[in-house]
Amino acid sequence: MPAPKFTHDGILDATAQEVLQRGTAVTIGDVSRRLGAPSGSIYHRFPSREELLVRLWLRSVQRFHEAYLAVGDGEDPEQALVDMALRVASFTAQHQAEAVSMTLFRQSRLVDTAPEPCQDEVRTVNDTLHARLAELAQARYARVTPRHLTLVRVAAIECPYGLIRPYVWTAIPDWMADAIEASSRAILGLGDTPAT
Amino acid sequence: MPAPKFTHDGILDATAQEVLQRGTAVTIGDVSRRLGAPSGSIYHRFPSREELLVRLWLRSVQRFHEAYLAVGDGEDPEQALVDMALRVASFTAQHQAEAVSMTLFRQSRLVDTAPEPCQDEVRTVNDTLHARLAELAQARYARVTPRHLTLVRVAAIECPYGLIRPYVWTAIPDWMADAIEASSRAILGLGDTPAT
DNA sequence: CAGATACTAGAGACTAGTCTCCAATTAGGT
DNA sequence: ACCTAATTGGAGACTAGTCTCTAGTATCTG
Repeated sequence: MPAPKFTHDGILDATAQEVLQRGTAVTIGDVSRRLGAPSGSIYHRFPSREELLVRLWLRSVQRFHEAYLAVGDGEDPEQALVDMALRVASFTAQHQAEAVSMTLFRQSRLVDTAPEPCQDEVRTVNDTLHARLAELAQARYARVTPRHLTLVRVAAIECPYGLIRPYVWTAIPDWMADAIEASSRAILGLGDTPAT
Repeated sequence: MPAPKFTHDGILDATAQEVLQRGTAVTIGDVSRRLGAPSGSIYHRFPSREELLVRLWLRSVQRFHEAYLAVGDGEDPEQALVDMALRVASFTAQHQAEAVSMTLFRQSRLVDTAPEPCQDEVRTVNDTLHARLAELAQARYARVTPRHLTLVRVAAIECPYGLIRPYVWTAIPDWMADAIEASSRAILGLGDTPAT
């Protein structure tokens, strides 16, 4: 077996760079040109364009989770959740290509439409993250209802992600950390009073 | 001149419905099928697929602004800003097709890439909204710096939009109003203390 | 060195979609 | 009634892109 010249990861890297520029409209031609490889070499590793893009999305999400879950434990759970929310911004600032690749799809849609070989991975990709958030919810609140779980998810992921999203393609502004911290704490605070 | 059978707005309506299902991948074929018209009739009104989609985006944004700017005046400026933020959610709940159409593009990208005849409109589409937010910033803060203007924009638009975005395709959950109000107030509060 | 296997290479078949073109149609204005 | 101009209708030219196929190449194993 000869040494692979164009690896799985190498192709994904090139795809990520092109996605940075052309967004969802990337073509196999774009990727192969950047890679200096004929299109056949890409199809040797990935059965279809669709699967290539979904794999890139999965890898980006997983890399993000790695950074995200590496937040210090032991301290105040609220602080841990805020630190996680802040990671959304710092990860994006440091890994623009990954961050942009994450905007390629939404999980909820992919669950139905992803190519069969990716389906399992797509379905379970958020599981450990949600488990970790459930732990922190336990630590933060006296009693944990489904509403509390939702609030934690919104405060630690959805809201910061929504805030940085428009800046993924450019640069994260300096007020971002303040805005994330303030909004996350405010949303977590909603769990201390009963639902309206 | 015979009465038009397929009007500008009628074609945009059909396009919006298709966008709801197929997203950015809508084809002229999809639209013409829904409309019961041959593709030629669409090209009679819109020079290209690109311009059709940009016009839909513009119309959706403008309709949103109409609802958004109709928030009551006179009261507490902070309350007015929070009410505006809440409109983001209620507009989305009531006008899903428009809301999804707004996700088709980001203004910052369109400014460069929109077809020439749309460029002016794309560039200025947010102007009156930003003017209104500047007014409210004046009323809310003692001294208004660029940072204050940004915070107001984030609190009243960007953050609520980021929060609702993942739910545009499904339904707005019931905790959304609480989350929007809490986060908006928290972000506005940042303007009362000097920057970190 | 021979054979086996993974990989590269690239031409082009095939497809889906955009857009053009022009003949036919319809509704005023005179 | 006739002329004019906007509009419809739809066939198909054209294009960009995905994907297939096969021949060739490199590396490892015995």
